[in-house]
Amino acid sequence: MSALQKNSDTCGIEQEQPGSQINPKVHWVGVALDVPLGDGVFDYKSSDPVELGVRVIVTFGRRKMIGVVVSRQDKPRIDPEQVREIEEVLSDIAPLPADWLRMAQFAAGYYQRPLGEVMLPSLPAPLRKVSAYQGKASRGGPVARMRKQRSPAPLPDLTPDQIPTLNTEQSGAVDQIVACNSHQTFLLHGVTGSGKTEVYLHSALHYLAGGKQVLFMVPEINLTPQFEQVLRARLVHQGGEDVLAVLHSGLSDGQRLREWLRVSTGQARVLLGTRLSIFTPMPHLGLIIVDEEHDASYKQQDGLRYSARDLAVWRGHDRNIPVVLGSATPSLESWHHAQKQRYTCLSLRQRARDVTLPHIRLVDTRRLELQQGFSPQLLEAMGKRLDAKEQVLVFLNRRGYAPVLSCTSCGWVSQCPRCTAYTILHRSGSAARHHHLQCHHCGYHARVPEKCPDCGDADLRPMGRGTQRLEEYLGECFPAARIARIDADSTRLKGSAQKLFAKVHAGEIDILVGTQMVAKGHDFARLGLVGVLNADAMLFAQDFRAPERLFAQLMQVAGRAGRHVAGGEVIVQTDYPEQPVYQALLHHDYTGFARHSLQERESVGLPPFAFQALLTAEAKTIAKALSFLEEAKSVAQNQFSAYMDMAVTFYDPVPLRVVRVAHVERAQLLVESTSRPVLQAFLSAWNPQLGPLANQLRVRCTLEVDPLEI
DNA sequence: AGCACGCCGACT
DNA sequence: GTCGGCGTGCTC
Repeated sequence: MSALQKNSDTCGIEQEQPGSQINPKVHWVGVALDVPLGDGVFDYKSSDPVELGVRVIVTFGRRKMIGVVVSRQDKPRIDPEQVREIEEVLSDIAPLPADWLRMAQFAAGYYQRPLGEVMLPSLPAPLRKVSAYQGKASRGGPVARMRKQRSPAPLPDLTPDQIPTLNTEQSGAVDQIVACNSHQTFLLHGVTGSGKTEVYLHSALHYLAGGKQVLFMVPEINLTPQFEQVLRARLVHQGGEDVLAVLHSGLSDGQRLREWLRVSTGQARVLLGTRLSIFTPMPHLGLIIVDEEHDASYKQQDGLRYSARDLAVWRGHDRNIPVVLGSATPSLESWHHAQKQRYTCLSLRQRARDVTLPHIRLVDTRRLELQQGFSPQLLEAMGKRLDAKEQVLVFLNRRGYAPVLSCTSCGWVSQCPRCTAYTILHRSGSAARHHHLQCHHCGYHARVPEKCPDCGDADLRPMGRGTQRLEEYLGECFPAARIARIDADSTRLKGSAQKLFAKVHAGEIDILVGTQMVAKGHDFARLGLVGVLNADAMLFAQDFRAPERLFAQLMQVAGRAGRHVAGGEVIVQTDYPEQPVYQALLHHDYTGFARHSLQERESVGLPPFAFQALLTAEAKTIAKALSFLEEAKSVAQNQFSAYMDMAVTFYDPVPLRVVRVAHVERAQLLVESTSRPVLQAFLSAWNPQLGPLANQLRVRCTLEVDPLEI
């Protein structure tokens, strides 16, 4: 270092001497920038050495950007004349740590995205915006400004909850998790009420006591306040007010930065967050917990399409620490790993608290006359529960008033002008006539026509039912009952979901109508009955994972019943009671369902017995989208035939089920292999060709690795 | 992705 | 005469 210093101190003088060969030492570095080009790393130079993981301000094209230094090299990869100087080295935070860089590199490679597109969006916005550092409002930069801010008012003292004693299964699970001083992935399998949370807490406390940090992931923002209460009450005594940090997409930029800094400096010991929290640097990370690991929310559906659960396992392996995946209905991927002994299965078979499993009843609706979708059995059961002052939950995975408006005389149906989809009838005001049509794909809104646009007939009728219509009908059936609806519409405003749930908890609601939003996490004390309508629609969705998703959802919604009320009941209306998914549900038999499903998947070579990637194309016409995919396929088959011999297989390009959304037509091509490394190697070779080809053919394309929905 | 340059339609 | 439409080309 001192020799280097001396060199650069004197070279200026020496250069002026004629014939001198000594030049100032130039440091060439690779900087990751959030630009969807090539590998996302661009060469820059600096007269001073720059550490890896440091953020820098550079000029790229005509604009200034913040990037992360990811490599140091002897010479640039392009003509040195083209390489520009780093403008400013930011030192307001410590360099991003090596393990963070490794995970970003892995994610970029695995998900086939440029490195900068992985790294920069995962940082809090103020740390990646040039305007936070340069210009009028930048005084001192965002980190300095944050330090000047008054710290938030101390939280009220929480008395710790009664700490429940663990049963033998729970303490056995905790023992295994805390005895593990290297990497191991645990699959904690236990039905609702079996006390997974206590296992998480006891394990977390053990690692905290050892000076470690714990990353605790939950699927959705909705679930963070609940867990936050529990964690705070139980952990504050371990490490003071500062122990807990919370991270999710609902925070403001400033709050997000504050929490990120508290965790990455090691000040906060527990990070509770949604999928994005997997990208937070944690210097003392000792344990990762992924609750409801099967939940699709762990998969990001745009930009970098990563699975936070899979990255959690990778990160745990990389840091050589344990990872706990918990679920009552594990994903078949995780279950399969456990069967193959790659994960350690920890089963909680007893219900920890004084609760019984709800009784499941399948109502065969084939021969029944339904009233607004309700069977007589369900209505009768609801009446009884309401008389007994118990709460009832009606579950229907379809929001709005009716899924389509139709003309009784000519057969016209309400369709979206921008999409190949029906517009959904919604009720916007309390008055029955205040309806409008809405497209759930593009957000298109329209007034309800007074008469049929095709034939002029005035008799337009709503066909089918959504949650709004159920709510209306139940109001007529049970006029004395207090009814609430929880779906994306009724919870659109910030905080309204919390308010609605609070009313249910306070016992101010008798009947709750809801979509899948009500299935997750919430524990309703007086809930005695759950009615499930139109589950068959979920079963016959196009996707091969539909039964798995349906089973998880039904188990979860069933878990809402009878957590506290003895003799809780679930009524599922179906035309196909003999389907394995319903039969397994009847017996609360996850294991049997998983065995059956895995056999089926194996026999037809679907995940987890195969690995998939999905290439989606968007264009003005479906023909263009399809021909791009055909072209991409033949590029693969001609140039990379070696991979075809190594069990990479192609399906045919097909239009998406909803072909057109917002005037854009979409098609997809599925690629599959029985070997993950082979698929990875193939994708790495194929992917660089796709961008230019798409450009040339006027098509937008995205490549998704491990797609959840196909 | 941005951000420019560039070449054709209706407006003070 | 110019303001502005978005086609296409480049960015270490």
